[in-house]
Amino acid sequence: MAITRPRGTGDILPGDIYKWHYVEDAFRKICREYKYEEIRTPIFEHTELFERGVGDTTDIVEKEMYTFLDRGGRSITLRPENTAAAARAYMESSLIAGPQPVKLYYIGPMFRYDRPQAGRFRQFHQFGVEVFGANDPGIDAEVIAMTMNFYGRLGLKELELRINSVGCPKCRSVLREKLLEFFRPSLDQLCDNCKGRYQRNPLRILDCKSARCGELAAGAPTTLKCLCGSCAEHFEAVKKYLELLNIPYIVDSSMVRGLDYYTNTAFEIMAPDIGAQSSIGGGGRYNGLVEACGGPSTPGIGYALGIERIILTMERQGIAFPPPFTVDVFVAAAGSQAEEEALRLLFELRKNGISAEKDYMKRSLKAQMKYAGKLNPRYTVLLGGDELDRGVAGLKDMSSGIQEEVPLNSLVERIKRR
RNA sequence: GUGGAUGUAGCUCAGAUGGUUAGAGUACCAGAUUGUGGCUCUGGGGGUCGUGGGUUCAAAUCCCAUCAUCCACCCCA
Repeated sequence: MAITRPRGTGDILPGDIYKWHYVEDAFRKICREYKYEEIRTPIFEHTELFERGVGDTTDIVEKEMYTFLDRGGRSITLRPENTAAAARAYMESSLIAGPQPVKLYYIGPMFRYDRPQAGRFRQFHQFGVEVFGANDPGIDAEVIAMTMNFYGRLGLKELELRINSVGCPKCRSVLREKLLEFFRPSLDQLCDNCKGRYQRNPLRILDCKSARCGELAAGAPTTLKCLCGSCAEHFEAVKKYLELLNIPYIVDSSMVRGLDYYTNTAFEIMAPDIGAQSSIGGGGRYNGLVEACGGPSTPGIGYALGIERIILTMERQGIAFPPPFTVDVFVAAAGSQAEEEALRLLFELRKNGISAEKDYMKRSLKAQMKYAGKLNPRYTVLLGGDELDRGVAGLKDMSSGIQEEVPLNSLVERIKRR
């Protein structure tokens, strides 16, 4: 084997692709029902888009981007997520001038230079939606409800929905002051990572996974306690709508989005038993994003779901996928005259919308039957010299094994009827 | 970026203490009387033992490096 696939990538082979088609179809369907329209943005963008739209203090931008110079000397980056690109397209196109809100969805590959592990890859795939132009808490509830509804349709169980509100920049400057004050006495006891966070972004100390920082953060002021009047009202409305829609949630005030343009609602969905990378989806409101990317102040909210993790969770939970497609008819032929008739019949079947296959390996009739058994068609048509002379063919039902003679000129109709 | 485990046929794995042409199951292909699948039986093809060095009379087996996979940390989907 000369060349292998790059690290952290994977081939989705024919034996697995039906699972992807199934979840992709389910996602497209729910998007239609919620009136979201598909957008396809480039796989690569100017690096600057992500530096501004994702945030240059995030791990994604600091150490996980696939960035390179193209032949024209431009800095290009393989998209690590799709929200910034959607915002870019929204501004760059006429969408921003049309009726609001603009509700978009996407499906596609994302790239992050991470170390692979269970449920984490360098090229991975996401479903996502983005809503631009509406700040109504009803939209927050809608996108959350939509993800939970989608998971529910796939049959996923024991999921945990966590929500939080990070408020607006005003709320956060209040919180920032309180946090600096709170951690000042224990500053030298924080992990090295958090010492840096103390200066740059004290909010992120709250979701540090180190045990010591967790202890020190106990009783720290949370975003929820610092919400201004309108942000508190917004969060209450979102929770009320979720209750109205019978969607259970838990408020997790340690879940923070550290950047200025993330505002108000943040949420994440966790699945048990798929390893350490248990988040199968997450999202939130980003009222400052469009402006950060150079556009007018525009509210927005969205989420992204990991397709690999969804499929992994379904497999771990023993959820059955609809069986993969199998061919309707196999055409077997014995002898060279029959071979010609087989080819003619094969294309006639296909022309009539019946999926059909024949042997191309010069197999014996017996071997053709074995091969047919593997393709698992509903019927096998058998063509031989004797039958051809009489203008008939054998039609064998492969599950019952029952075979009957059918006139060649009525074969297609006969198969269509069943 | 850090740490641990692993790397032998397409796949799942055997191959104590280094010793002749490297094995099994499965998959693939072909046979088991005249033109017919799923079961069974027989036979066959297929491996530079991840790669590169080193130790040795001799290495899949020991040592080093490297690459890759898996798992975890960081972080995220």
